[in-house]
Amino acid sequence: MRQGAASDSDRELRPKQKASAREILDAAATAFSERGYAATSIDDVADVLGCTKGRIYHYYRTKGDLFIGIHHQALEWALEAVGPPAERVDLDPAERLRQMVHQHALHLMNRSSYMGPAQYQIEMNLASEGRNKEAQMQKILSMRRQFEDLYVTVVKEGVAAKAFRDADVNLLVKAVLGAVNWMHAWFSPTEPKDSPAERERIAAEIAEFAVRGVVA
Amino acid sequence: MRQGAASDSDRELRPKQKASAREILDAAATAFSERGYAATSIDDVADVLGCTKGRIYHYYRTKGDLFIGIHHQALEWALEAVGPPAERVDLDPAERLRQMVHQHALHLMNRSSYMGPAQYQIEMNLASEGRNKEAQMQKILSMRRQFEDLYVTVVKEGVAAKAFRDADVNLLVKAVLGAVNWMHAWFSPTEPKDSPAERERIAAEIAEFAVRGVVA
DNA sequence: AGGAACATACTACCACGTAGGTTTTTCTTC
DNA sequence: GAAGAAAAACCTACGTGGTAGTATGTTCCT
Repeated sequence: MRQGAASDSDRELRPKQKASAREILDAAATAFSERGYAATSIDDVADVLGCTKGRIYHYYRTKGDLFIGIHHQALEWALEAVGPPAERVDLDPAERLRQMVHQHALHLMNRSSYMGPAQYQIEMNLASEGRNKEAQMQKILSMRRQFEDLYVTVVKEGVAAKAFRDADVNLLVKAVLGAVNWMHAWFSPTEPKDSPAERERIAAEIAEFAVRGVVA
Repeated sequence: MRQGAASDSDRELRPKQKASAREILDAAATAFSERGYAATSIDDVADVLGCTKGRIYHYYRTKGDLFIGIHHQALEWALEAVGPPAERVDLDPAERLRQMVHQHALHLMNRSSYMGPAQYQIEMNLASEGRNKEAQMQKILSMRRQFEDLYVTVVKEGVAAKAFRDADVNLLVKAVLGAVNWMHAWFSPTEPKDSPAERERIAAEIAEFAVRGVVA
């Protein structure tokens, strides 16, 4: 039974189906993170899985649906990582922002194959070419706004509380997101010194940098 | 007379040849910045120029050479933009860093078609597949190190002078570069309110954010 | 027995780079 | 300055290989 991207939630899949679809998504994320969307073939993804592309087309209608599905999953995880600290209105804004950036950076490192090329608008544009992508892309755009709004909200509240400096909030948020999102360009999970402790250290440093860039 | 990427400097070209090769590079930068390396065909580049791909192959040996040539030119410009403020040892480190980031951000906005996908390691990896790319890639890597060393040097000197906080210098530099380089993801030269003054404002804000993230 | 899951073979199209041809420009000779 | 030759610049057609997606067949699971 095939599906478009992100249609997991609008059709109940049996656990076995879900496990298979997810296994395919994981392999696709790995394959795409190495060579990008256009230069990765469906056969490449099948090679990672040790099967043939017929299996993939059984669960996903097109290559674009596969890629969009990855980004959808990445956004779900990103919201799960950053949502909880974003809701900590009991904390002062600086601490709240610090924890958001910290969790965001950890998430990026822990799910690096999902957080790679799908971040690029160019890749998403390519993947969404073709028919029947409007609904999925609307959902993706909505989730992106929701995610970015978490940051905009905390920065606005920080400015209002005079904990953050009174600058262009959207630019500050973009700079913060830049410091985090650019990590995919230099962080590699296969580095010899990579470890949970090293990831915590990196996340803390990136969070410290971002918060200091914003505080009053 | 054909060339690989970056061979401009190892063979004297007549002004007419240089102008043509440069016109092709500009068109290629525009085309690649829209769809990325793999999804852009040589025919697409020729369409931007209003000619056919035979003309392009007259000056560039392969598609990869064309793309690497763009990145080479981008790095030259980046060094030209950031080098002068980096050399201002008469300024204190914070002001020096501020001017470097400011010029870097302006450069990225003013040359956005050259600063797009070529920034991504994945794209460079794809373009450098194929024969006879080692020398060019060595040159590119050398220029990248030279560029990043400008930032590392100013941050190290700032730490030594106690103007910057004593943290992981390489991480701080990566965070700074992240805030700037991610601009290609959200800055668009075709936005209605784009103007030289708006670019100056954005560059100043990004520079302020970066410096504050680093100062003691 | 029937449907799901997956493999195989196929179609249609696209793209890189080349070879050969044509046109334009440059150079040499008178 | 003109004419002719040579080289450069560019165009067209082609060969080869690759890829997305489909149709059909086979195997496995319910």
